Amino acid sequence: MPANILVVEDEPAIQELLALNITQAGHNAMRALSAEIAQKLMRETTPDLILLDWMLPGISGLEFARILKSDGLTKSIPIIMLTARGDEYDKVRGLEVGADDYVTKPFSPRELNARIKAVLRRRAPQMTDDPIEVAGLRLDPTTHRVTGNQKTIDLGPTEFRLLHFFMTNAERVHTRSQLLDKVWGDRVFVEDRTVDVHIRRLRNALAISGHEDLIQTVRGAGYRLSEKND
Amino acid sequence: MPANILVVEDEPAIQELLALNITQAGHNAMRALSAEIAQKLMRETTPDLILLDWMLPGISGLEFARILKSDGLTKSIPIIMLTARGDEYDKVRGLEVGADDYVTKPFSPRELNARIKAVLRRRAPQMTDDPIEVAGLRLDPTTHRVTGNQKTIDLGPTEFRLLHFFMTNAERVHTRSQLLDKVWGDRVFVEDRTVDVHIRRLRNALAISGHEDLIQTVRGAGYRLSEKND
DNA sequence: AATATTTGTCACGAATATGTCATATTGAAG
DNA sequence: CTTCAATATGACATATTCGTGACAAATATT
Repeated sequence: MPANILVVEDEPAIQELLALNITQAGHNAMRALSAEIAQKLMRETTPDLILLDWMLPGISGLEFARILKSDGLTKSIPIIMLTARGDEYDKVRGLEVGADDYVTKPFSPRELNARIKAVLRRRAPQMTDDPIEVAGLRLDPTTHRVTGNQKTIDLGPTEFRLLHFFMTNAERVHTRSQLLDKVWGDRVFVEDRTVDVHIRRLRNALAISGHEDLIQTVRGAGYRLSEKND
Repeated sequence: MPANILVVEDEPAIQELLALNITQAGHNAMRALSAEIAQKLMRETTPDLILLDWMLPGISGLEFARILKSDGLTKSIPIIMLTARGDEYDKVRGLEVGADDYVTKPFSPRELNARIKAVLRRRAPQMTDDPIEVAGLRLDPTTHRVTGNQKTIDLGPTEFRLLHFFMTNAERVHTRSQLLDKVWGDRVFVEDRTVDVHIRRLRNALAISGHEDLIQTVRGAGYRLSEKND
């Protein structure tokens, strides 16, 4: 089960390394160079796990962890701290503010992946896999099935991911490039307008269950999934 | 991220020194020799931070801070007080009226910059795009929706940005060229008069929720969003 | 290998937004 | 009450954004 993992690391080389590991393990990597950037990203998508460097420009890793853990919306997101080797003091303080685990730099990919897996498994029951229901639509991530009004809706892989994303981020407007990032992933060699085409395909598919105006276009901004059709 | 910092200091030499520090730190310095002048400047641009001298001719620094903190429009602007060395009494009273930090004169550039940075960082999380509510109007940047009196208000992209700007800078008069700068951005190839037209379009749209006189014209100056219709 | 499905791009018309002008209206000074 | 500049408003040509069908390349399925 692929998870969204947010990497907060200011050193580009290390960030790249971390992201590489994550994607190779079958997950999706979101990157931030600072806590501030991370906060911005999290407004769009809630990650399933955060890899947080101890040393950061601006808000430090420790501060950021404390901020996240004191906010009801984010406190359940597990955090893995990245600390310098052997700094036992940091380790303790990191765990104190609520980090779920820590990894010392330099780290081995094997170790890192093991810990990611462990943390995700620990919280797995509550996480994904739960069917989502929005506006009379039901999407089951495990069976890869979508139903609406007793009708089964057939979707291609891309349309499925697109709808999945819309349903987990309902009511919010997403620009085309945001959608490309979140739904298509790293393959940024795709034109913005391609999104339009897939939106149409998704709309067509949703039409058979009567969900005509579920995906709305916001001119000059992007698209939105919403029940209210005004 | 460059910030607008307002320096309120009556001693020219010190003011110059402060401004120099600020610009060298990559920020933009606005200067005022008194609280009165500062108020005038703030009618045009809202600073991100105010450096406020304790001793001022006319309205004192203490009074000015209290005024700023008791006004809904300005109370969220952080203030750093400049006090004479060792005047612990002033320090306490300064923080009492809502100053976010203080620096004792004579100060080291290093210390000053550190405190500026700290205060700006602390305030960063508040730069969110939460829904804004003004005068019974509600604008949500994430869902791109505007409502007033239970009615949904439909806006074109430009009108949306325009209203967004007005709502985040309510009660203030904006000249046409200021609006072109802030709302239109770089595209300066647009006539001043064009603003009039968009103002009208915005007014039309707001009419359906009964907000007739929300956008007021100030002859010879510009436009203003204000609840009071006088 | 043959066939079906999915995917990205394009072209073109439709829908909508934008900027400018000409003209009407307003407001303030004299 | 005039006069004049500033602003409001309607109309319109232009520009931009979207929706849609077609199509060929890439992938998966048989």
